[in-house]
Amino acid sequence: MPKTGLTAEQIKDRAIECTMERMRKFGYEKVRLSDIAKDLGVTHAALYAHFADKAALFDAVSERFIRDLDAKLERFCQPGARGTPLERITDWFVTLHKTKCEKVRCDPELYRAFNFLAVRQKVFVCQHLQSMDRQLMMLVKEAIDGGLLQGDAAEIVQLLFNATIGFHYPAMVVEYIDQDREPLLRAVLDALYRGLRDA
Amino acid sequence: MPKTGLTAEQIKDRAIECTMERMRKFGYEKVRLSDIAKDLGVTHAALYAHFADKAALFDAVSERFIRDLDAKLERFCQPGARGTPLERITDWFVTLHKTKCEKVRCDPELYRAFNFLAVRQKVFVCQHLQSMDRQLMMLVKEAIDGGLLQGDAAEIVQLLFNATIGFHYPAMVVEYIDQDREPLLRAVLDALYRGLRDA
DNA sequence: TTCCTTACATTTGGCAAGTTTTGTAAGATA
DNA sequence: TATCTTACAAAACTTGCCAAATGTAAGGAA
Repeated sequence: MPKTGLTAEQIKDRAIECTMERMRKFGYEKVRLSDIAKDLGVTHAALYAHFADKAALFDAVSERFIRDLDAKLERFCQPGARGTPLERITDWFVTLHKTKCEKVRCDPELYRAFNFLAVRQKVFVCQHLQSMDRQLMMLVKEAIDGGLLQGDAAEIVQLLFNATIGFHYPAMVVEYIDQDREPLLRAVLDALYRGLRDA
Repeated sequence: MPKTGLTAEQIKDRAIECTMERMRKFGYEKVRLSDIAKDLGVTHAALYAHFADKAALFDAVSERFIRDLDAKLERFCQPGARGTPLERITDWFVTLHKTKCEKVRCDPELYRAFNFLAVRQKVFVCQHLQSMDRQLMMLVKEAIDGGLLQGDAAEIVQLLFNATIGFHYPAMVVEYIDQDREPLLRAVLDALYRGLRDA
């Protein structure tokens, strides 16, 4: 029934892709709905059938990045994941850190948008935080069961997350993008593991 | 010789105080040199005998806060300071954290200015970073000498500072101002001490 | 029914004017 | 000599207007 010959999902996807492309090229301030619509071969009003408003379109771009990141991190929590629980926690944090660094370097405009657009307290961001919490909780519980860490799982998750926040907090990732902080991140985690082993 | 009857230092001090007062009342965007000058009973051009430019006046405000903070932290490094080296490191970090929280709550406009005005990489900020590094280094060395920590002092300082950066990084202090994170900060430090005791 | 268009209301952004504020130079006063 | 004033140049900040972009409603095509 759609006049464009594409399903609603396909149109949405293409709209998001066009938006990303224009954000990359011109910065998010200069992205116009009419341009996106033109790329898709529809009028700008048609976009409102798929997105509540312009902000929702931008959010969809951020959401895609966050979902990809979540999926990437999820792999370290799968039953088949290799390595000891502690190694997997380290891999999890290092991946979180490096993925954000990579995004800053390869997609600076997208990262800037993601950073700027009062993205905090949006639904998908809260979900991301919950998702990360759940993932870390799984890994930490495994470590506790294996006798590698001691204490309350939720508290340990809080502690690990906050002690490494400088390595994944958006503004700080940007600020220290020129430095290779991975070794420091690993050192922080190693010290914490030792300290939490016989708490 | 001055026509105002005040020494250069006094004029400077009063200028800084007036600036702070107006920043608090109206926000730093609305501070005008001509208003400051009027408060002091001189023309705006006279201010240029004391400050290189408007930014230098604003910097002086931030500098004052930072110097006070440095002095406060310095106390934990004095020979007469009470407590074990590790307790003093904890006090040092907790003071750093709480002082910034207090500033955010009591002087939000000043903190915002301090945060906004590309304050990074200014001379007095670098000095502050160096000063903190030196202070922490002293405390860590004492802890190492006392057998409470093991490893390279400079590396340990780096590690402690970065693992607690979420508790003193300006933007994050503001973001989490509603939460009492002091217990979490202490927990992070305790875990690190244990992990760095038998590195 | 879903997705789209046309037509229109509302909001935002950009530009040119005038005004204020910032910064500088030359000279006056203690 | 150090500090200040006057006078002026340069930069940044309003204001008002118009064009462009966003958002909405009513109705048309698959």
